[in-house]
Amino acid sequence: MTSPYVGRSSRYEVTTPPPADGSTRARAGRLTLTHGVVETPQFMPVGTNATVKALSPDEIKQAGATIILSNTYHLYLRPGHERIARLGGLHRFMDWDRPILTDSGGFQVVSLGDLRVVDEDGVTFRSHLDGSTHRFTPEVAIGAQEALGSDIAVAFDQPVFPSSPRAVVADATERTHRWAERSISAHTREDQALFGIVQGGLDPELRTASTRFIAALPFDGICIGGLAGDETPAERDETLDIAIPLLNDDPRPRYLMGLGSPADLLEAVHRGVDLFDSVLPARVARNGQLWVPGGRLNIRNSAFQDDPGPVQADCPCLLCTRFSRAYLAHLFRARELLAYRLATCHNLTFTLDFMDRIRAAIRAGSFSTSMPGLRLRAGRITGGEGAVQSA
RNA sequence: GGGUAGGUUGAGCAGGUGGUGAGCUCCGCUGACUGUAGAUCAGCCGUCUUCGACUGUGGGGGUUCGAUUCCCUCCCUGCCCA
Repeated sequence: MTSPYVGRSSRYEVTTPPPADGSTRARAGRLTLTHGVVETPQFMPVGTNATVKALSPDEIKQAGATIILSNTYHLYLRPGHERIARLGGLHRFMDWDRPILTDSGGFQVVSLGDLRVVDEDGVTFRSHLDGSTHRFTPEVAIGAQEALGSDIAVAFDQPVFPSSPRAVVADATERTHRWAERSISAHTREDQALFGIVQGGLDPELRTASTRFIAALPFDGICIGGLAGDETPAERDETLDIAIPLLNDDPRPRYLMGLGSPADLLEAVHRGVDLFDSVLPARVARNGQLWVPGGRLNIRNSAFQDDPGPVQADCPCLLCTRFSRAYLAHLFRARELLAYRLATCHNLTFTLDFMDRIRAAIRAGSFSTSMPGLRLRAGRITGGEGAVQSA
């Protein structure tokens, strides 16, 4: 179908195109970056502070990760992107020798709420750490990412909540376009790919215009931003169905920023997305929610205190191969640090294994959204015999 | 045995010197979390018919229109002295 995309420092090849019958836009591919190869569709665990919380690099690999995401804003503030550069770059600093994508800090424009002011040139932030004032522009964000030395840098953008008024979305989207052009101009590092970000909220016209605008620029990949916010799953699906067909003849990878639940991943792969990242599996793990086939369980529920079985019998992770539900329930109650590590190991193993199975199904021509049947909203494991209770 | 300080909802406390004690922190129960200001946050946490009502300040008795408060008595706990 399409010939491979070959950029200065990255290459993307769709190895299994979507079927000709149009039943799905799901596709499998291979993204080659400076530090390695990433099979797609793929999920990137999030390591904001140059660490996937609670895990060592070996454990991140053990979970199956081939690429992780880190964050420019956080590392710029602490320990400082220049310090990391002096110490040999982000890969060496955190001892992760596989690909890294750095988010530009654009997301913090929304997540930091009232700690920032946006103007045409950039964003003035108050540090969430000490209240000090900092200035982020496309040039600063790109420069910091070049200092970090990630495999993929991302353009500086201005996301807004999907529910924002149209005028707000339009304003932020148009500014994101201008910042995209400035991000390209500022980017010089030849061993680093640069992805652009589509905005446009839920508005069909704005989303269409943004997709066309960003796709027309010489980025190495297309991020779909401004989702995974307060939109409904249906609104998200409709938005993807508007944006992605516009990229049908585009050879570059498509990355939906911020999505993480298995059901969400499945729907988005079906709609043609190649890359994902999300804090969700790791965060909910730290809060006691374990993902298993058919649903999820809250290990803090009292029923698990007497449950001798593993969280998931056929899971190869550190938690499931060696410890019981009862033990993990105890660790959470005691607030022992091992609880967070074991739970994170499991949820990332589960998520990455889920992506493995999605890729295998695509390659085998058997992909469908009902395939593995992992709809976290549909079932809740309540303990004891591991019975699934329908919600 | 004498003295003294106490006894408040699982635990620990606050308060209350005659007229609303269900207030706090733990513990416990449940839920949320999607480009990480998050090992966090929210709700519940005496009973019930739960937008409210009722009960509850160690037990019993007394004074009073009214007692957690004042009086009597008993029980229990800590400390000091024998």
